[in-house]
Amino acid sequence: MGRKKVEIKRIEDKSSRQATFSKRRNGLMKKSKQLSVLCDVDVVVLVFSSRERLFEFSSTNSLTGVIRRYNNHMKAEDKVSAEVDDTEESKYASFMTMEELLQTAEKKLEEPDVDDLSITDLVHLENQVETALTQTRFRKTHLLIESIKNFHDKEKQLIEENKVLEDDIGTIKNREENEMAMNLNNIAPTHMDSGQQRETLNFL
Amino acid sequence: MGRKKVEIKRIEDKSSRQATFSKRRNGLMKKSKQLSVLCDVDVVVLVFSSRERLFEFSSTNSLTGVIRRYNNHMKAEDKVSAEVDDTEESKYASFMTMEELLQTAEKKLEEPDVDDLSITDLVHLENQVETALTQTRFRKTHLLIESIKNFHDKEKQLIEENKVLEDDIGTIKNREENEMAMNLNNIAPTHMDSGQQRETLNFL
DNA sequence: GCTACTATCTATAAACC
DNA sequence: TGGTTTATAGATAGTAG
Repeated sequence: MGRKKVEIKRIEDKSSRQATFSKRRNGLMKKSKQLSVLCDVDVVVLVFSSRERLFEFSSTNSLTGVIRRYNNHMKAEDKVSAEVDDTEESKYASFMTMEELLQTAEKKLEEPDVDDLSITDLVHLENQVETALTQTRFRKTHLLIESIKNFHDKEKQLIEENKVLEDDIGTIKNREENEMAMNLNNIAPTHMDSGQQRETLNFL
Repeated sequence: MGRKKVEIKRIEDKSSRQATFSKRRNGLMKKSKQLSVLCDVDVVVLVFSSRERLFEFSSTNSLTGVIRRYNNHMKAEDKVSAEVDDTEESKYASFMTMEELLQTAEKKLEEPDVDDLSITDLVHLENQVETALTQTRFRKTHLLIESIKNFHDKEKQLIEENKVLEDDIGTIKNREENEMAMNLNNIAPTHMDSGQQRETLNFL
């Protein structure tokens, strides 16, 4: 997508790798956001740069966004209406409502002397609960994602440790080799049992 | 990027939303992979579709690569490497009818004679949607937790590898010590340079 | 839900601040 | 490290099968 076609393999030049990282990372975040908005899905993107930094994108509330948009759509159907319509409207907007709440509303609606205010109160209460619930869900998802990040960090650390250990083994083996070579040079061949020598080399 | 510029807002038409979802999701995964390869960073992408599926990309194959290399190096446990092989890629969960249910609800509520629906009907509809939503949320949480489990498994594996590596180093050191002792016993002292010998022992 | 085909739009590589 | 700019590669909307 640039002046030149680029092979997809690690960019060895550090500065251009960094430049590309910055550009493509931004591009990825943008794309993620677009996908989540256009298609109404949840997207989580975590980018762990080699330098400990974490870049992330998360659209953790588009599920509730579905509901919100849907409710808005329903509300748009009829704005001006009598109290019954008004109540129905409330119902459209209350996917999260407990059944009992709506049943209460239904009973009230069947009465001639409907108390608007009480239903309004109920709706208000419901909305409050809904808001709290949404926040709780958001935090829950957030915490789960945090866990994933933590695990990733641990993983990184362990990989590093593995590398160090492997290097250690390599170093030890090299030194053993050197040592063996030294011994072979310094020691009269007749002093070495060749079978034993072979066995010793098998360690490597 | 197409025949026409599109606004970044929810695509209301279902089928084109689905089409776009498919295309852009693939594009996002591709971009993620490219970023991770080009810039040598770890990228995790989680996409939760409204239909209950999780599409996942994780560049943690670098991990897989490390493990595989190590396994080849140790070429001892076929079992472990077999387990490592299927670590990656997206998981598909079938079933679920959240989308269908929402469609149904949408149709019903979009009908001009929506007023004819009884409140009981609406309550029923709401309950259905609520149930589906709950299931969806449960599934989403489940998938996140699965990701965490995955990480946890990888972590355990790495810890195991660390142990093996440490044991190896221990073994190598012991053998070196034995060997040195052997050499000291078998070789005439006059053949050894004591300074060199001390230096050699410092490796251990 | 794909795959294929364009026409177009978008991202970005390179170069320069 | 982060903005420009520009030429070009790549992604994708619309469409058809």
